[in-house]
Amino acid sequence: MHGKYASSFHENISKIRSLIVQASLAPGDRLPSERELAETLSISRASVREALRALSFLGIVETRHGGGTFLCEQDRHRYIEILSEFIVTKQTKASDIVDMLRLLERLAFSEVEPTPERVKLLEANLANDREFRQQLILGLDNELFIRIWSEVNRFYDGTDAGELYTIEERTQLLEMWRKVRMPE
Amino acid sequence: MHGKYASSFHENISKIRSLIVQASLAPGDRLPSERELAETLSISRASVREALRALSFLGIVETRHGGGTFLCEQDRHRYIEILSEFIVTKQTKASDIVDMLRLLERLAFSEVEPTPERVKLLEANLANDREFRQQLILGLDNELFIRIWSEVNRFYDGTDAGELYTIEERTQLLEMWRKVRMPE
DNA sequence: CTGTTTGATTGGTCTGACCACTTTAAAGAG
DNA sequence: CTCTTTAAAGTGGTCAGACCAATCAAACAG
Repeated sequence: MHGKYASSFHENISKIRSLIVQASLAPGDRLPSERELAETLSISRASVREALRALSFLGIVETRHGGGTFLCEQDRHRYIEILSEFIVTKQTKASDIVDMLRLLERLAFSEVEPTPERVKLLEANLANDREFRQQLILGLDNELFIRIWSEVNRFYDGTDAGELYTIEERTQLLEMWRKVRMPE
Repeated sequence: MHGKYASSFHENISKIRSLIVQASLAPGDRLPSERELAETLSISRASVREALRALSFLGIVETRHGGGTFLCEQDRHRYIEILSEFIVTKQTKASDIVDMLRLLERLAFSEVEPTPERVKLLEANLANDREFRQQLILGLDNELFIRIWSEVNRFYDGTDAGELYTIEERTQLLEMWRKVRMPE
């Protein structure tokens, strides 16, 4: 009748969400460990991880290596509100979108550690404006941030605008990033 | 010097994106299989899957069980544009957000198959408006849709409005869903 | 040419192990 | 007793190999 594998991706997300509600977890609280969740919900740890990754992208939970998985603080949701309000109040002029993107990307430069691998990766994509910016953002360890950037950038792509930075600017940004964060 | 595990989540996403660009894949094209990607990029298949899941949530790729992983059609991006335009042109009146949510959720009812498990799950959450709607949406097999709903709903939550449906409406929706989709 | 069967391919899930990071508590120094 | 150091347990991250489930394509039968 039923197949061997009973669980499914979306069901697992529902299960975890139900568990969060039943346990009356508040923002900031820690969820049971992945191993506990797997046993409690009778699914494999790999499936638990896929579900948690999805909830992470939805801005519902946040994982810390070695620490645990936590319910997101409500504050993180304000990213979205700020973005929405921005779009509304500013009437979405193209120039504002550009400002927003530049702001987010400058922030990324200050947050992301310039490891040799990342620097090399950005150098390789120096000629492609869009790729360059995307690779930079993907270095961030904040999935909600990535998602918001993705939204704004998609909006930007829809305007058929040209490059956000000239290649000279990109080169300069990269150089500055390396020097300021690794001074020697 | 270096640890045993060389790969990291964000690097893997970058690797796959670079591969997409280098291979000059166009929207609709199929990516190499997960097993091929794992071997090519020298990372485990589990890590490939986590990266692909992320790209899926970003609306960049789309997976089909047994079929493969494909670059998203540009059309799917229009969801976001439609949403953005909606927010802008409609001045984000609370009533419009409500309409939008109701629209999305009616759509979900017509798309999601009413399996006994799902029906049972919704019945269990009949008393909680927010949970009820979230569980419904999570039954969808379209992560971009889920993401958009999530955005709008978060905006809705920010307005401190009450329940979107009364419990009578929820009961009625559930009953209708079961009957229309499983007529006997 | 059309429809069916069958084998290979591919994404989905499971298991169990080990690695890297955190947290905690025990052990030690003062 | 207090503070520091250190060891161990706990947790998320990665890996490997296996099998399940859905899809696809080639071979086959009509």
